[in-house]
Amino acid sequence: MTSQHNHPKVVGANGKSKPALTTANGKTQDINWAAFLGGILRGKTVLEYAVNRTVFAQGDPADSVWYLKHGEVKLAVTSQQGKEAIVSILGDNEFFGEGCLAGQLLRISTASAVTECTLYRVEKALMVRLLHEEHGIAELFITHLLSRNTRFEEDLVDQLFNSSEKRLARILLLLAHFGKESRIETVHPGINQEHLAQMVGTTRSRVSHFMNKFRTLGFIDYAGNGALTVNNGLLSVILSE
Amino acid sequence: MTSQHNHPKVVGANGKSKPALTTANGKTQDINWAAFLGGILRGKTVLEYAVNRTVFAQGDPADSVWYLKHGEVKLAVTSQQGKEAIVSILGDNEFFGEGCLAGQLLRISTASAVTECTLYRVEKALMVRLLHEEHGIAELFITHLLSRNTRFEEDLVDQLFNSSEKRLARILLLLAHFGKESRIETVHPGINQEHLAQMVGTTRSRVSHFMNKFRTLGFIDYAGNGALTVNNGLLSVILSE
DNA sequence: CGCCGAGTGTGCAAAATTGAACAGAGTTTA
DNA sequence: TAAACTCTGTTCAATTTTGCACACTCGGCG
Repeated sequence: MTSQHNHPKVVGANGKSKPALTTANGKTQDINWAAFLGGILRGKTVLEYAVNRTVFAQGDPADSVWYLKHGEVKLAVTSQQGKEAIVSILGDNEFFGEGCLAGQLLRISTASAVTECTLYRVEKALMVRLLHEEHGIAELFITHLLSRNTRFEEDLVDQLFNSSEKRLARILLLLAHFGKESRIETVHPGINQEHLAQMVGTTRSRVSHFMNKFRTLGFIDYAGNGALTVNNGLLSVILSE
Repeated sequence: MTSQHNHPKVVGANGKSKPALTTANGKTQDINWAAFLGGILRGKTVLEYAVNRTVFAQGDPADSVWYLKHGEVKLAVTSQQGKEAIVSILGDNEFFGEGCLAGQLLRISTASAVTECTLYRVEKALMVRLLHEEHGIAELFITHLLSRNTRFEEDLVDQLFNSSEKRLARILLLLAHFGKESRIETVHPGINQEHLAQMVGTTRSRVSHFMNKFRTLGFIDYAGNGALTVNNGLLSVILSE
């Protein structure tokens, strides 16, 4: 119908690009949120979580919003058939569990610490009040929701269009968030083929197969230990054809 | 790890359930937004779009947010290989094109009118100012983003877990948003098997095959014309096994 | 040392999905 | 009316994906 302009970014537009709502006068406000929230809470509900500990489980009552100050948290969903999917992996300064604000009564997913984590727990009622009363909080939360939104949309489009091989390539590239100039990055250890399969939406045997293919082609490198490096050239897998 | 509580709602939690942020005193605020926005704009950028007309196209510069006052709009993405996917279908009183607020410079998808539409076009700069200054606007926008978010998440989980047969059943049930008591609803006409395939993420031949199967089973009914009715019992397809 | 256990590399048959083709029904259009 | 067009039903071979199975490596650890 209309001419076909450029294509959806398969890899995902906003890795760590900290998109910020620019205010009317052009100033951005990414800095003070964590500090501000920390101030409000006066340390009362600041929590430390050890690796693998569950923050909340699928089906739990959803009565609070969480803020991940530092560390990594994964959100996983278990289907009726017992299959597991990893819906997202979160990093520093991200919210999660915000679904309760939209009326969700129970947790849709299970949140667990991938690394050691520092978390703030914010009661739903308090969060609602903050959003209502506190200057700037709502805007910063909107920024968060917008970037979460585009990420989900990109994930969905990826599922709709691409084969499991390309989806795996994309996930690997996303996990190895590249610095400005580097061509090779290391993926956080402690993530195995099973986890990759749960993110990509396929089986482990498929992941193993493609990982070997990628390694043979020189796009990634790994051995028995946790270390895994991803070469930027892996992009060619996604762009091929 | 943790016990397996209830399961993700395959069909999607929030059809037309208008989730609203409850304010501190428990009052909700869904009413005034459209009126308010209309007031601000003083009719200047209220636009009427005819069926099939394109609002914006994939690749266009993204410099405004749109508000769908009345009608239906679909968001579609075209892949490099020329495949098309329908990412979402929007109804009355929904925003779209809000990605530009998160720093997107170009449109990711093509938005086009499915029915006749009444639209507000809000310049990005104005939208940012509204969110910054106007009481209540930010909260209402947050409500919108939250429900959009959970819908995308549900779509993603659906893709990760379910076969194309179940995904089709889910889409049909979602399209036929059931009233409180009715067991049978009509899907908006003007949506063909090709469109369904683009929403489900499969091929038209597959859609045709399953549609016939569902019809034989008595879960849906349709003929050559546009009319299509969906029976609530179609849920059993999703829940089977 | 020898026995786990976790993670990986393969192989394979069954199942699901794709992609393309063609026929027919029902329409609009010239 | 005839041609053009849209949409659906239905093939079918090729490809992709699933679900298992089993062997192998590598670390701890009793």
